[in-house]
Amino acid sequence: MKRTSLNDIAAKLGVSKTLVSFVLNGKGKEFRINDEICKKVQETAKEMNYQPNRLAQGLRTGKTNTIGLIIADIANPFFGFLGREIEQEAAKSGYRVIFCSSDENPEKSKQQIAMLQQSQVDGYIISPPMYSGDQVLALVKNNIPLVLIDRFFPEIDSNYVGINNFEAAYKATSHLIRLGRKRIACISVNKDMINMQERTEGYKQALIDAGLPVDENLIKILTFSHDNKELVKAMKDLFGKKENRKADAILFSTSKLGIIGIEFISSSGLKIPEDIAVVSFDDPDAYKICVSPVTVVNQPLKEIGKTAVQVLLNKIKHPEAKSQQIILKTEFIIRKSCGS
Amino acid sequence: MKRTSLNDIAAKLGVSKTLVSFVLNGKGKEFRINDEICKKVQETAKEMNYQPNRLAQGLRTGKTNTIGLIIADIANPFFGFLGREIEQEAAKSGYRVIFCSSDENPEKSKQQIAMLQQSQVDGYIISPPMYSGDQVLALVKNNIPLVLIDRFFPEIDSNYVGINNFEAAYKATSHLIRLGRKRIACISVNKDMINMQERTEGYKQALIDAGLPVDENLIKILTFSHDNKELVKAMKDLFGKKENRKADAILFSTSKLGIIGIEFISSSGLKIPEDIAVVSFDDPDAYKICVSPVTVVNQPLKEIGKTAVQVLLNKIKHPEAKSQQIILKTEFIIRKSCGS
DNA sequence: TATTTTAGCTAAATCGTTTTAGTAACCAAA
DNA sequence: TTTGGTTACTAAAACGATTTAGCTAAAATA
Repeated sequence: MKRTSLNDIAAKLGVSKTLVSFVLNGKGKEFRINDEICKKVQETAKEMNYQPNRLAQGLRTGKTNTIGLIIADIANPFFGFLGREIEQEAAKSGYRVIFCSSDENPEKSKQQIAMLQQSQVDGYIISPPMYSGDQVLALVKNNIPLVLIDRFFPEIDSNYVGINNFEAAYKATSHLIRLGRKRIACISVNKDMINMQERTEGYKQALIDAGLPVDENLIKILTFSHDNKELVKAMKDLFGKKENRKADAILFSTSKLGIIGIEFISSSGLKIPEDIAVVSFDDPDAYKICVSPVTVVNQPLKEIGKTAVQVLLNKIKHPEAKSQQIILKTEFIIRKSCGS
Repeated sequence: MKRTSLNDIAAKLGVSKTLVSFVLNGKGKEFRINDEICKKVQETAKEMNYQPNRLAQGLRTGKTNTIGLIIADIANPFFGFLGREIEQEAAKSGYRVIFCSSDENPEKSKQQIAMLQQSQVDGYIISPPMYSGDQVLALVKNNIPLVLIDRFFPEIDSNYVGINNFEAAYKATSHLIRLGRKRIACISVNKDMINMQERTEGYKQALIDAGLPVDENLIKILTFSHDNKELVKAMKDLFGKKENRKADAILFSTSKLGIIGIEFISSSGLKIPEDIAVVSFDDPDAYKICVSPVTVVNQPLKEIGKTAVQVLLNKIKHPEAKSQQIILKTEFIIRKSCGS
């Protein structure tokens, strides 16, 4: 039941735990421990199935080899993929990951940060909810290793790994314009979140540059929620009236919106792309097999996750490293949802 | 930079750290600490933003309030949902969760269990890969709190939360039979995994009970993999030859298979349900918006996650508790993919 | 022979908690 | 005056590792 400790090994061999510690940390040579004793210690450790107590190690050394991850929702495949990459990349360097879903709720993320602090994590990867800038700032001020992903706070100088949201939205919207769509709607969420704002701005700029009017009635910025009421209402407003449809195309800022939006479109008997052309951010499975496979802006999730971990571990190793903002390339995948 | 410790508070107030510990653990009354001092301690703790060091606590008490979760792949929404529920339910009781994706690889899960042991987690929730029975057995033998989900080992007496796979597959297959399908294929994975075996058995029994032949050519049991080659090959074999299709219906044992399978079906110009009727386990978003929304066996993921945590925490509290096998109800959702 | 060096090891402090076993001061009862 | 019981607190050990400082005996050097 009780695990074997350094002391147990030491007692069994009649040596000091200091020696055992040296050997098991590969410092046998450095502290000129007798080769035979080294061997014996290692054998005995294996025999007794010694597993170092990371709590004790962490307490003594001040390092836990653990990183805290705060994302909006691990059930959302977007974050699931990110989480997976992060876990994998971290494991390569011997780091554990504690996952927290903040639900885009700053109160929750605050608690989670506190919890992670108590767990003495070595660093954080955070996809920060709206209005959690103060929390991030507090970490940054204390020079606590931290990388933001997916969003950031323009007024805070922190590490960040993400994409160029403006450009991606601009490109997606231009694609719709090029195909002749005139009344392009945009559905987004979380109005005060920088990445979402950038997407909306990119959308608007594309319209402006093409000489099309920016119609605020076609822009729906929802609040974050796990239910769909608000989105359905917005869709009804845009596409509800048979002969007087407000829009002939739509840009979804997230796939969560897009999936439900497309479900609505299908169930109201509208055709994609004939009645409505669709472009969306992110590329979930659903988009590949739905009625008209969806044209998307795909984010390089693997690379984002991997890079975030690398930047974080670098900062952990070199606390004096200054912050990096890394913008990765998106991929625009053209499928059938816009016609041609 | 350095966090405030009990000692810092004690020093500031000129009392012992014992006293501070008592007060902050709510044992002020029990140890008859003066009310005023209690108040002062609490105020000072807040002022100095005291955060208990969970490593030290864990080291001393032998309890970390952390549970280890090992699943196949957090990027798979099936496990994402489970993970989310587990995290949430655990948080309610003040427990943290360390996530590990085993990739269905027993070598990985072995390492992960070791890592979690070193982290002194209080218990485990595991969706065990094939051939990892010995790992699970070792935990069970040591009476380490553990709950298996999604699959289990019939020869090991452990806690388990899941569904009746046989019954669910039987029902799904019967549905296809009732609708007049005669050549029903079954695509599954991981031949030595009990839950998958049960599904195949349920499928076969339904055929037998309906007087239909069990044709091994229609049963494809794949190996676990992140790429799709094997599945595409199986699909081609079943549906490739235009005028001599082997099957007129298909049961997918997992949604991962189903999504790719349906993608294949769509891209080969076959129609669901006219050419092929489809039923699948699990209910990802994709199934709701694809060409013919898919009829599915939906697992109660929320309840599975929640129950798993409850069983685990109960076992942590009561080490003498004997093992529970909890089978939850599935939901059969009829959509359009089978015709009518 | 006396001194220094080296090889090979250990004692003890430390990290931040919890918890056991006290202690000191005071008052009441015998 | 002694005993016993409260009240209000503290010292110190313990958890399991790491790490600094130092010790002894033998070998090498002066």
